Amino acid sequence: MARTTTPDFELQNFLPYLLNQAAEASSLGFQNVYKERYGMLRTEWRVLFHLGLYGRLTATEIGTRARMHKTKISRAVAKLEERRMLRRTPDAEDRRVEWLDLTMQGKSAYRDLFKVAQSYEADLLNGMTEDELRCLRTVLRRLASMDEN
Amino acid sequence: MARTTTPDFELQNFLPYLLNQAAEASSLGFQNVYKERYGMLRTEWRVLFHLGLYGRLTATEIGTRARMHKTKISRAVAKLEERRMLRRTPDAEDRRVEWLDLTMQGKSAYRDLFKVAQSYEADLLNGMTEDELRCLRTVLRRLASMDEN
DNA sequence: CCTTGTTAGTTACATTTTCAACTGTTATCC
DNA sequence: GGATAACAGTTGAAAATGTAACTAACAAGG
Repeated sequence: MARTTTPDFELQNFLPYLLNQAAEASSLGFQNVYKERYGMLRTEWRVLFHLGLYGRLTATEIGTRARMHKTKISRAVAKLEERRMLRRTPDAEDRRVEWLDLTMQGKSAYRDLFKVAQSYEADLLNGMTEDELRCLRTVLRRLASMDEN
Repeated sequence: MARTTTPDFELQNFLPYLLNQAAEASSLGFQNVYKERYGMLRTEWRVLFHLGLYGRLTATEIGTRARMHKTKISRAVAKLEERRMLRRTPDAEDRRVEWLDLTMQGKSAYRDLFKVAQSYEADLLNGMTEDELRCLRTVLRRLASMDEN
């Protein structure tokens, strides 16, 4: 089985590839929960969590924080509103702007998923040393914020 | 801005979320190259690299190695064949099986992108210590192979 | 052989995502 | 004030993905 180039390069070592594999694998379990329990997509879960964690926000603010395109936000917000999980309030000053926040139902879903997220993450972290975790977070954050310029 | 729950939880610390952000950010630059230079998608790039690195393979083998669904492979292979980058050869023993390998054009695209991948990765790694890199790879590989069971 | 089950790969359809154009509103600058 | 640009958010069409059903070929047990 002839190799075409340098035999010491492994796809599994190529960082973007490896990161994607790890990200996908580590999202899967949590995805199953919000999907099966609330019929949510990744986008919807993210909007829900942003509102749950940081309180009332506008669509644009969520987009900036989550690095999500505005059309994704728009559709996620529409879905969550449909399911009575969030409420929109027009801004008094600027009529282009809408403030978003969670309804009771939204908060309840958020709290439920929040617990799931924590215990799910605990499982992921299980078997990782303190050092590994600190190192991982530092490096990942640096990578994640590379395009901020 | 009232927080709904425990204020010390940050979405940026939630591992699946952080991993996805890092994976996306770190794929972007390379994606631009294979997209603009060869009109490829992620799936196509992956198939190309598997064949470039590991030689002739069947679609199923690529699927197993890359953890890609067979429909993705099927479509990526069709696209690459269309662009004369790969060749299919029916297996002599088992007529369900097709062997895939790169044409001259495929190899040339692969070699080009391989160089891009290496220098791109070098940029990503730049500013990372040896320890950080080793730690990162170890942990990511562990996470990536969680669902192997 | 011949039924039943499994495997390799493709196709069809529904769901998501992306991209560009759109509406309505505010800001700028002459 | 009135043109023009910029911004918040939505919509529609095209591309990509996921899921299930499909074709064709092999395998195993009777």
